[in-house]
Amino acid sequence: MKSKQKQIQLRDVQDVIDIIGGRWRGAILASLCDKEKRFNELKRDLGSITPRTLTKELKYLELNRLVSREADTTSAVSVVYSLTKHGKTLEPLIESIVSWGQKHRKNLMG
Amino acid sequence: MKSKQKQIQLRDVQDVIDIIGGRWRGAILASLCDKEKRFNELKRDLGSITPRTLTKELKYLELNRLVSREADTTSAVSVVYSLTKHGKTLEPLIESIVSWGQKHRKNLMG
DNA sequence: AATACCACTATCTTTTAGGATACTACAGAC
DNA sequence: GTCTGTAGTATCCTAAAAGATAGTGGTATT
Repeated sequence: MKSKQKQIQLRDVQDVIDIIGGRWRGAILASLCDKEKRFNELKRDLGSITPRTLTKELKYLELNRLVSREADTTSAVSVVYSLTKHGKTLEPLIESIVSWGQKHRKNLMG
Repeated sequence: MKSKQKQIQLRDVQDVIDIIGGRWRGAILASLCDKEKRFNELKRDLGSITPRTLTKELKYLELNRLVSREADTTSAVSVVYSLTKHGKTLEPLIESIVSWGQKHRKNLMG
């Protein structure tokens, strides 16, 4: 039983890292924690991401119901990305990640 | 100022995901949260990892001072991997990840 | 002495992520 | 009616991650 529990947990860890992992997904989600954003706004936030990758990652996050895309029906020029309700449940996790990251950096230096 | 704050946070997120990201690192750390383990013990836990990858990831985690490797000086046959003190500070984060992962799975199904 | 387990290393190949670059279709401002 | 900005697509390419497979040198086991 004990080892079965463990297996399940390892799978959970891998699933979550799949979702927030990769070079950009975590940062995209973190950026959307701040507020909803437009495509190019995200692109500027993230600095060096290419539009190809940003599109791809946003679609992935949409599929996983973490991000929603809303286009003003009258014009395709105004598209807004935001966290879904479910996506917002990630906020505390992302905050923990940020704060551990800061501690870790200090630790590696000190 | 506000946007500078944001940049720093995005970098922190990316740093941490670099460390616990990838297919295996998170799972290795999670497995070591349980208790210290030997090489082949980890290998069995993780299921389908190859020894080449496990070696590589363990070395990476050692370099980042999250995992320590201790070989019985008298014999190379008994090697034990465990979380360092600093590595143990990851435990709460990993627990948060696991529990969010479980919620997420339910959410995608329900 | 033979077998089996431990902790790896070596080599080769495939897969995947993601960058570089260029382009499109539309809208609004001037 | 040109120019700028938005929200992407399309194509090609590279580097890195990781799988497959085999082998090594030691130890303990019987």
